[in-house]
Amino acid sequence: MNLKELSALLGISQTTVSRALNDFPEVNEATRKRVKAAAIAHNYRANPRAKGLATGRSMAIGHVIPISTKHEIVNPIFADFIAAAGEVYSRNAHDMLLSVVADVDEERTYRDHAANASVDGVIVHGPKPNDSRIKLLKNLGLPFVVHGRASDDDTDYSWVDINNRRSFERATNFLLDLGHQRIALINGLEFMDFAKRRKDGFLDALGNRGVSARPEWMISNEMTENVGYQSAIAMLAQPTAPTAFIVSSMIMAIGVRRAIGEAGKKMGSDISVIIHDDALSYLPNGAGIPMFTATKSSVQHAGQLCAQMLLDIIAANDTTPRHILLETELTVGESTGPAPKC
Amino acid sequence: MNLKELSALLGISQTTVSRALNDFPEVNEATRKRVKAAAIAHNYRANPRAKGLATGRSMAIGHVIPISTKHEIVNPIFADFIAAAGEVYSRNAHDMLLSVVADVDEERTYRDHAANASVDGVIVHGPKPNDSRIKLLKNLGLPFVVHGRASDDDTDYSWVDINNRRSFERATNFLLDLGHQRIALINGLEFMDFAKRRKDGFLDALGNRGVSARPEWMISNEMTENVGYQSAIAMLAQPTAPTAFIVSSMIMAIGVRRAIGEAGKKMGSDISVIIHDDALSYLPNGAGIPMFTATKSSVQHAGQLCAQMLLDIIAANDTTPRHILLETELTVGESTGPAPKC
DNA sequence: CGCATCATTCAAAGCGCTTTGGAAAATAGC
DNA sequence: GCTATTTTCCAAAGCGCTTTGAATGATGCG
Repeated sequence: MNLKELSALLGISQTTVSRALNDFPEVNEATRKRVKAAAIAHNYRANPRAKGLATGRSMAIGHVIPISTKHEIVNPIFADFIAAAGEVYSRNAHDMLLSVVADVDEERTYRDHAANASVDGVIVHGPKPNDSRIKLLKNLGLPFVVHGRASDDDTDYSWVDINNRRSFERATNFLLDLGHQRIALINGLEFMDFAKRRKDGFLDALGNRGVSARPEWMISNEMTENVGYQSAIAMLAQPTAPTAFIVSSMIMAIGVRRAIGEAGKKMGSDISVIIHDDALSYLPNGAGIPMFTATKSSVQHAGQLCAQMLLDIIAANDTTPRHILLETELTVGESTGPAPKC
Repeated sequence: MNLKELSALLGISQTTVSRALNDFPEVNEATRKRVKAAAIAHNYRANPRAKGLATGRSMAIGHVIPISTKHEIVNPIFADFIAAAGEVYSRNAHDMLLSVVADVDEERTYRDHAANASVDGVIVHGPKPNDSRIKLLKNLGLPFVVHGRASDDDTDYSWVDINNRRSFERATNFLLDLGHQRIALINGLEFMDFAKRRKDGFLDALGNRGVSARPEWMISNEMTENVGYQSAIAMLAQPTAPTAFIVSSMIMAIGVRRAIGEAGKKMGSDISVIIHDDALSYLPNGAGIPMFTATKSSVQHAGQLCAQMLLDIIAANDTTPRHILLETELTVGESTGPAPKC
């Protein structure tokens, strides 16, 4: 069932049917009703491709996922983020176009999207300091929202981010307040912007209290369980070991917990652990009292906000940069306690 | 730069340019070269929307992710699966259209896809026994591949699945061979086909050895860390507790491990654990010797196979059902050992 | 009543591509 | 040398929609 058939069936011109369905004012209310009823009755649905061709808009949002040749970890927060964003798109009659491309082809993908308007906008994932994609998208004039921020990029653009710096500063202070002096940081790869900011927050907090950071207690690596485990095992084996860990993700922290157990220590009393919790749906931080003390911020929420912001930008046809900076909640769980007396 | 401009620029008709670019035989080899060179030089890329309108094909594959109103867990294997499938699409010049819709709207989404040919085929995720989507897609004539299978559906269709039954039968036998008699199963929700098959395999193995299954040792629930933890805690507190656990996912098993630790037991010697390992990129099963003994099968591999199978079906224009049944690897790790003498 | 105004409707062009049905040029066959 | 093919190219129609510009009928008002 297409427009032509529907209009023939109604004995009305395509123009009028189209306008009736798209809520144009210049159509009689009675005919509009009739048209809409017929559309539903005959299960008519406008072909988005034809619509896109005619309007130049695609009613689709692009997500470009670069596959790195180097480190092949698929980001575990991806599923929750996409699900949340996708739901917003669906509610707003937009499609989600996912492109999984080799990182070297990422730029070309954006250019293609812009050239033939396959999408009305894109979400940029995993920004790196001074990220080249931002300049590119600005040049292309393709609306975009960055999930996170790119430091060193002094130009303005739209983003949704959590206050990573402040978050880790607070976490560090929390541990310092508990008397911990030997605090380790197990972080993500530092070419990721969030990891860099978290480290800054950590260092600032230590510096402000006159505690010097030890390089051997600051790990930056892939965010896997195993990395958490290996890092913690290594640090706990040192003659003077940390009494507390700040860990950038739940998954890494699970490895840290394993290491603590194997070292014969008890998490919470012997060794404190504080994590950043993305509130992944399949990794709830315990039921009732959280398993881990955490700086918490739902990545699903971020996904919704990103999606909505982008849709707003597109709808308003106004790319003036918008920002949302989310503060994390510092929620106390069972993994932290006062520093043990040496 | 569009076809018209390009052809004007070359002084050749649109027809010929189009045919040259699409490798039709009836075009002079010299002009074809010239056209292709010009296309590259001017960075011409055919508008997929216009192409789709003209051909009726979309060069896109749909993935419909139903958001349940009841249990809001986003499947953690999703990210790896999608990344792997998406990469195959990209290599084959296809797009991936993701629709995240309320489960009640899922059917409508398929109908829409079919009605206006927004996609050339779809992947069906998380089949349930006797899944209605399969009938629907057959009726719609939309090519599809199911990741998994729908038991009780005696009609034939294309799928890629792992041998869940056999896998869990082997795992159970492995534990029985080690002398375990009190074996618990911590499984996913049983309306998911894979969970049902795993349970069958488990029960078969026990039955064949004359060991009777205890209902209170068979859990079926969301596959989260916390569920694994709570389930194991509860079972370990019983007067006669299981000496071994078979766990349907790594994430649940992490919770089980936590429970074992808190119960003052040691995994591997006191309590054995064997898991199914989807080989998620962010959850490697230890480095070197696996942390968990596991039936292993890479979900990324499954994603590639599904994607490729669907593309093959579409390219061959032949929907004769195809099947791939993957056997899992039983890899021995540190989480299993002989049953303790009672 | 006659003309301007407004509310509705429509025919047709256009979005960027493919494809049909010829036509022109080149080659072959005798 | 002339017709029959084959090769190579093209104009135009069509995919399903929106949108422009114009037409129609109804209404208002002096």
